[in-house]
Amino acid sequence: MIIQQKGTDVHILNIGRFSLADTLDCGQCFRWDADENGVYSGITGNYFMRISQSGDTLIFYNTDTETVKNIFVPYFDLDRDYDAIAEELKKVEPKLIPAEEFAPGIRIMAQQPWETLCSFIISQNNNIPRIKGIISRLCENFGEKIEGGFTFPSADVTAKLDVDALAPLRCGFRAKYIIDAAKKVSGGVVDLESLRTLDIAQARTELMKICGVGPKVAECTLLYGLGRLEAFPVDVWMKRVMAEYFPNGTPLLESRYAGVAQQYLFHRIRNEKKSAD
DNA sequence: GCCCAGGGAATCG
DNA sequence: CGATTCCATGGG
Repeated sequence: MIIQQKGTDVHILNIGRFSLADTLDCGQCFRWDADENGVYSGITGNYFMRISQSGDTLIFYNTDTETVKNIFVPYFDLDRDYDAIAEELKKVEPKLIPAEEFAPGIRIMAQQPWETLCSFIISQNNNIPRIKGIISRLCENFGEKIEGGFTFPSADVTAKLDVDALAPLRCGFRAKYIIDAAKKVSGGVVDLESLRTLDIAQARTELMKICGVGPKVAECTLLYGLGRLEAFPVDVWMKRVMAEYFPNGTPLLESRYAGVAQQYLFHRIRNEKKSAD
């Protein structure tokens, strides 16, 4: 993997096993959108970025190599060997192969913990287009204006709000959950950073102290926001996967990379009808 | 109008 | 305990 400046852009050459589109469109993040040319725009932290992929080259527009190396390589988990992970998973469970071959370029993004927690609280009993809309309104109303859009409001900022203040989001019954989560994170009742290394069962219990956080939201927060690749979120789609492909269970659940397998399976079951096979 | 959505809390038996 | 019901909203 080679990172180099090209005028005002930064190119990553020989990107290898990575698909920008599949990674950003597999239901793990909600703040990236493609334009008609396939250029994705989004925000993480205070960084607005436009990104596109052409074969083995990833292009970051109007930025510098330090930002790409320090922010976006970790964000897309580009330093990890997913070939080795996929081999290990397929050895554990050969039935994973069709899903892994369907979108091998998916990676588990390392998103910010509070943003991940809040986003997946919003996701409950909801569909992805509307989740994106609610999160967009949350950022526009309470985030900081930066070039290209708005930041995700911190837990500290959100903790100062109340349910009525969240009315513009039109997020329904989830408003009270967002406020409770913000208060517990901001107040230190739940220390998100400590969950990166805490025993996984204890980490789940910690997250579920928050009203509105059950097993599914806790699992998503651990996987997409806290680097816990052994987490395995099961939603209505994954229940279909388990029933159709693994009626007798699967050893994938015990894998240290269970979350990667989950993402292959989730993406496949949601998109297989759109494809030709 | 009806069903469903990357669920979880409250309630019931 | 497990099973059921309710929750707000809007896309298809």
